[in-house]
Amino acid sequence: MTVRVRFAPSPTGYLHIGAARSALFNWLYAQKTGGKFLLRIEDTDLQRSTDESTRSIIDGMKWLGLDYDEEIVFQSANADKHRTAAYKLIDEDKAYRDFTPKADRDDSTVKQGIADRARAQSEAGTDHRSNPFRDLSKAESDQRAATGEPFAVRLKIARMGKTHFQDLVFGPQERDYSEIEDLVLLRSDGHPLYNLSVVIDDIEMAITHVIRGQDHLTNTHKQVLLYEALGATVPLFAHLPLILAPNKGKLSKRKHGEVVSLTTYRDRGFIPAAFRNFLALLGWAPADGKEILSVEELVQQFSLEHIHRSPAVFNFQENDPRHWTDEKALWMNAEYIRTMPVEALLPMVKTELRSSKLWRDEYDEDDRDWLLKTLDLIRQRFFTLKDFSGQGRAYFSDDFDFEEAAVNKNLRKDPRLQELLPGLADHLEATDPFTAETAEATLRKFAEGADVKAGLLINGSRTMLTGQAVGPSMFEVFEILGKKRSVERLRSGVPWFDAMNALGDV
RNA sequence: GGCGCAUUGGUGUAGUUGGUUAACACGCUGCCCUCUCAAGGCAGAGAUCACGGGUUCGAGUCCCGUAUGCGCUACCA
Repeated sequence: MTVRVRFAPSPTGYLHIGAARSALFNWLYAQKTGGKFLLRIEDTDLQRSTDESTRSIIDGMKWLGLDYDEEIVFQSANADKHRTAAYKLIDEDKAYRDFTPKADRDDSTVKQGIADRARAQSEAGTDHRSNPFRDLSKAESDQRAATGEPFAVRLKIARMGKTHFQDLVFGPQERDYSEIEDLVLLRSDGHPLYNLSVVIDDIEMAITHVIRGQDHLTNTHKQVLLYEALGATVPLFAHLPLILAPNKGKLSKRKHGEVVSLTTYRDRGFIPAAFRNFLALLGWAPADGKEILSVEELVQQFSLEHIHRSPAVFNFQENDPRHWTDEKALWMNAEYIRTMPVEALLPMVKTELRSSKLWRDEYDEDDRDWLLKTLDLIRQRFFTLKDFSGQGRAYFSDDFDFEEAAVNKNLRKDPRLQELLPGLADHLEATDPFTAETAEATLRKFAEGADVKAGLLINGSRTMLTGQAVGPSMFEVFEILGKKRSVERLRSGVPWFDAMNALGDV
């Protein structure tokens, strides 16, 4: 039997990282077992579903490299099938028409309503399954339906017994029928409800393993009952631990904003492979404890048995730009940036430089080698792709900003620099060939002659050439920027020193 | 209210059938390297394994209870 798994998000917002993780795990399992990974958009809630959201889900999966097999299934297209199945269950006496008028429910207070009703029922001693229409005669039910009286369709749960299923993560599960109410299959307006739709679609798509969030764990019993009523084979289930916010509360869009959206990571310069790697470690760990894993390794190591039962905490600090998302995610991204083949990094940097208007077509041709060398040099201390256009701007453009702190620390501190740096420029100009080695020799010799520490000139040069106080080895920077730009930038310091002199006069 | 699930240093995790110093990664601190910052190397701080009982010669590992968190309990998905 070939494994068939699916990712079934509802398109009611952007792709949440929890959902992305579910998609990943399904995909990994399919790859691992040589099975099929299918995508089904659960768009039965017409009010809340949007095309934009569907697009963001597909984009997000594409970004993560989660290719799906076969055509996308849109659940809304199957509504007729769902209805037909429900009516068939009525005929078989496995479901019944409930003519109770529909009660209006307020989304914001449902949970409270449930608790209140449960309490009242418990005090009154009534069974929450008692429904006057459950045992209505078929003739009467048919007749009332024929007159056009609206009804919901409910599954008839047996009075006595228990449901069982084996969860591949949480182990054997059991639930007494008395805990399960006669769930509504079809709304009184004929609209099929979630539990019915998933089960029928999963049967239709011949899903063998249902891998989804733990929030569905207890509802699974209802679905098992439905499979049985429909006479279908019950698939295997694997429920994934939830992903929680730093305060161990629910990770929600409303409370936490864009940090939970997958597209945020794409837009803020994450490497897909790095984020995928990070996501895989949320609720799962390879047997050998190795954490940096290529897709191939991920696929090879993945197993449902190693998924944990306890929820994973996604750690980030709100309102802190430095720690805007999980530190480990950031670290992992940096790790990928600095260790992946620079040729593989190039296209991603290209996209970033393009959007920042720093890209030049020569980078694809004559200057390609220079670009690769430059990326390799500067990537060592970058965390996201954004850094290439941010901190790395001076390598791609003459129009870059000077950091105030760097100017103060490396330039204004020593007035001699306003003579020394142009002097150094003259010597560098006369250096031929101009490489990291020759530039170093020139600088050190010049420092000796001027009786200053090389560090003074090195740090001053760094700020003049890149606007920053930190960066790669200075001599490498000289070579990368080339003689012309190095010399120009060393001589362009006038504004800084003018300002300093003016300050001194006052 | 009921039912279910979870609980190992700040975070992510390892701890196969109970066996002695609770392991790894991120983060943090210090040192080395050094032209800065990283990276890298080395060293270190940080956990009475939620709490309380019990079983046992011995429990993070098994049992019971409590607490906390989360989920479900909808004519939402």
